[in-house]
Amino acid sequence: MKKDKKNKPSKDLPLGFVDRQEKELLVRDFIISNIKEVMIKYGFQYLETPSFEYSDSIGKFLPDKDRPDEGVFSFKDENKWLSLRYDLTAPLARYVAKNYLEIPKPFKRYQLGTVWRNEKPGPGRFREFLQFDADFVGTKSLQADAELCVMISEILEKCGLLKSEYIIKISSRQITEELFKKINLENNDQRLITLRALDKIDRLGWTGVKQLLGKGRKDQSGDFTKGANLSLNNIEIIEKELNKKLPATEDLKEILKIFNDYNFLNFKFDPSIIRGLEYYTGPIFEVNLTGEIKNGKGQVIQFGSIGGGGRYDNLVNNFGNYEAPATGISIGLDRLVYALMQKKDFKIKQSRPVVICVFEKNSMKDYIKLLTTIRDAGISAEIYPGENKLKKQMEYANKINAPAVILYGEDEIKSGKPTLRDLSTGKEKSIAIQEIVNEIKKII
RNA sequence: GCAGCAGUAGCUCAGUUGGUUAGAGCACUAGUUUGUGGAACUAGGGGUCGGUGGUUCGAAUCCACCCUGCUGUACCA
Repeated sequence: MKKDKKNKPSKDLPLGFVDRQEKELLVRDFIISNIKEVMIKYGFQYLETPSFEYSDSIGKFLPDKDRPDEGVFSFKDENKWLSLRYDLTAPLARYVAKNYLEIPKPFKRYQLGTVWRNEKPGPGRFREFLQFDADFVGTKSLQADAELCVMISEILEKCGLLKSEYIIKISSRQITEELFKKINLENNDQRLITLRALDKIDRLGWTGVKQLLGKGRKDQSGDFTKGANLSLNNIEIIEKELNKKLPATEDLKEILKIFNDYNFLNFKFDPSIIRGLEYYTGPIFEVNLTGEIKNGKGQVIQFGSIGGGGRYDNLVNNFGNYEAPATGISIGLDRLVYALMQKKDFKIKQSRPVVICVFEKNSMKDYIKLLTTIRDAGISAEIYPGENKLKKQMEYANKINAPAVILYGEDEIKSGKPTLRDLSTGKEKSIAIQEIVNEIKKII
């Protein structure tokens, strides 16, 4: 036995992959059903694309020059490279380019799907996770961008979040573009470092960000991050510009007006939102939870946003000659699940079966008859799946959190009166079969 | 990727300046109770002390490297 141990397959999971148990899955299902409801209400259509795409389709055509073909899981199939998708937006762009002539313009679709990222996992971040995306393709109207925010907030509230527990931050790429012009920043490396630094205001504050805009910053662990090397003067201009409370760009002014028409208030203008590097072209938004998120040990962790999105007017065009300005939003379901499960008042119902204990194997017919009666009433029930002493059967029922057990032995079968035991109180009652469904309903 | 911390039973951890056969609680198994779970008591199973190599008469303990995890940081389409 022990000798074999070395050759046994590993029970460990690959880095960043996790098993998910019922409790979590039920919360996820609950969120998904809310999403679907809202999506239908807002007039989006459902789409599914495959997990794999040609690597070209999801990598090469992205206008993000800073990113080489890394971070994806790939393999070579018949001389062509395939990759697991890393988001749902690139496949959407590919889908639209492929079906452009048939689809309605604009095209509104939503999609739920697993995506994979070959990178270091963090708290609440895995290498395989479920994403939800909703996009408008083929419209420049900012009505679309605004409606995405309204819609996402409806979903969150349907899931049980209060207005005070989340906020949608909005900004626009135009702001940083104008800022760069103002300080005459043309060097692409410096621009990238600046954008990344600005993205961290909420975490590091202006003190940290200013270090990153200048020479660099040392973090808690002593690790050093190189800065953008901007002049003090320019850093001050940036701080001043970005501290303006009101959005100055045309696109944001219009979105604010639309928000107002919708009577949508739960947003905040935040010019520090960057989201990705060269992907977005206009308004951008981010969905943030306002409360503290704790890990298993009770430590508060940096959770980041649970999703976001924005306008990407050039993505579809990369696949061909179709002009398809687009805007979309995506939510990481796992993070939302994680956050919801931490809410004290959030409970999801796990329905457990009533367990019928078996005494007389020869009377299986009677057991099944009783079982069927209960199940036909829409109540979850099972005959104890095994052959064990009553004690074992009770322990099993207790372990699975069954609401009740039914004891149905020789005498009970004869008299037609099973014994019903409420497992939370321990009280037992002898009940006629015709009455058993009603009695169970009182317990569950 | 970089940095800090950690890795002892299924889980949470103890293990003194290196020293016989590595411990506890919870969980598990069996019994006290042959038709009764959640409590108690009794007994039991379970560990190449993350891995490899080194120092030593002797390593869970010291050293090196690797792996894994946590936290921060970087990247994040």
